[in-house]
Amino acid sequence: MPHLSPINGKQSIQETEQAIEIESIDFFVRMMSILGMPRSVGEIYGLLYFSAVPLPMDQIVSRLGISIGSASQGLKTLRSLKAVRTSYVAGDRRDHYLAETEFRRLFSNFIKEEIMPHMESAKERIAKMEEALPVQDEKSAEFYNIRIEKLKRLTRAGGRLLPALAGLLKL
Amino acid sequence: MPHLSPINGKQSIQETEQAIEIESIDFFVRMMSILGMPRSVGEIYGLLYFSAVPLPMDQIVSRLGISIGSASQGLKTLRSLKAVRTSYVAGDRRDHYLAETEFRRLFSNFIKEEIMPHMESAKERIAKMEEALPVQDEKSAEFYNIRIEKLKRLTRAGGRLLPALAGLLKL
DNA sequence: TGCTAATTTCATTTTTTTTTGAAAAGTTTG
DNA sequence: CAAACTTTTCAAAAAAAAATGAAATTAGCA
Repeated sequence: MPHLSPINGKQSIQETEQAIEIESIDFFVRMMSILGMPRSVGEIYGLLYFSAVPLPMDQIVSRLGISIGSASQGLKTLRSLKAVRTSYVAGDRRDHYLAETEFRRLFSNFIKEEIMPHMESAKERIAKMEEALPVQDEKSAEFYNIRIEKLKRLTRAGGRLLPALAGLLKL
Repeated sequence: MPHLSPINGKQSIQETEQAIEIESIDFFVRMMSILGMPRSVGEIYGLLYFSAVPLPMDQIVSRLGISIGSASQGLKTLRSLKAVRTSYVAGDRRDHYLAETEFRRLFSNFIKEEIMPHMESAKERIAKMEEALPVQDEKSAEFYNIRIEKLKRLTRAGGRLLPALAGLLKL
């Protein structure tokens, strides 16, 4: 449970902003965890998603009550997924972070960066399986071939389908 | 790394069977781990996938070198995903397990059981966010509304797309 | 160039998840 | 129905993943 501390002293509107931030953080923590991302990554994205202004890392750290190290790692992950980007703020040497909110792009990136490499190595591993196929009587060979064939079809279908998926996502 | 012990004393063909089993186990351990499933679940499915005959739990336990408890839990998980089913073997009171190899069905089940519930609760949480929306000046309200709207579209698209996905999977 | 703020890295600690193992519960059969 | 076998459950242990915090590095500025 993230405990947010107000940016400044103002009240009432501040409070409702806090309320929606808490909801947002909660929401994205869960979403990200479905995708196998650590809590901190969800927290950071959730905070940035409803932030009207880009936030520097130390703001993220103090608002979420997480460590500098976590924030740095989390932002690195989010950057690599292109889920956040930095924006320049005049007269401030800190990086300011902004959430990328086009989910279609995010999704497409996630598939390309996180899923497709696994598909590729899966194909290689299936090839190795084929080499290791036991050579024996007709019936057994048939059984193994069917199983291998199913795996091949799975990776082929995955390889085609997954990248196309983002296109279907008419948001 | 699972160390398999031979079912019986025969050799050579046995060895190649072992080789493909090791590959299969390795393959499915990774696959399952992408889906957030524990190692043992992948091991069990990997073993069953290339098994020509249904295996009872104690065979699974001894072949994989995992504990009875793990095997029981893993099989429970796999049963709930309909990734394995039991088959009767005459004159044996143990349950014998068989891998479900139609990936389309497996995939569809996974989405229905593991993903869709999250989508549903996500919708509820977005509704709660809307209630918590800060009421303030036009411009801010606009900002928040856009963000909320994007989330709604995301869950709507997900709710439609994910269940339809299995259908696209022409294996 | 040297000083300082900002960020990254990484060994250690904490937290979470998974596995184990043994006891409890459930089943089959003589 | 009781003895033997099979399976489940669950507290405790082990393993894996994530967060911390401090040192190291990098980058901006005077």
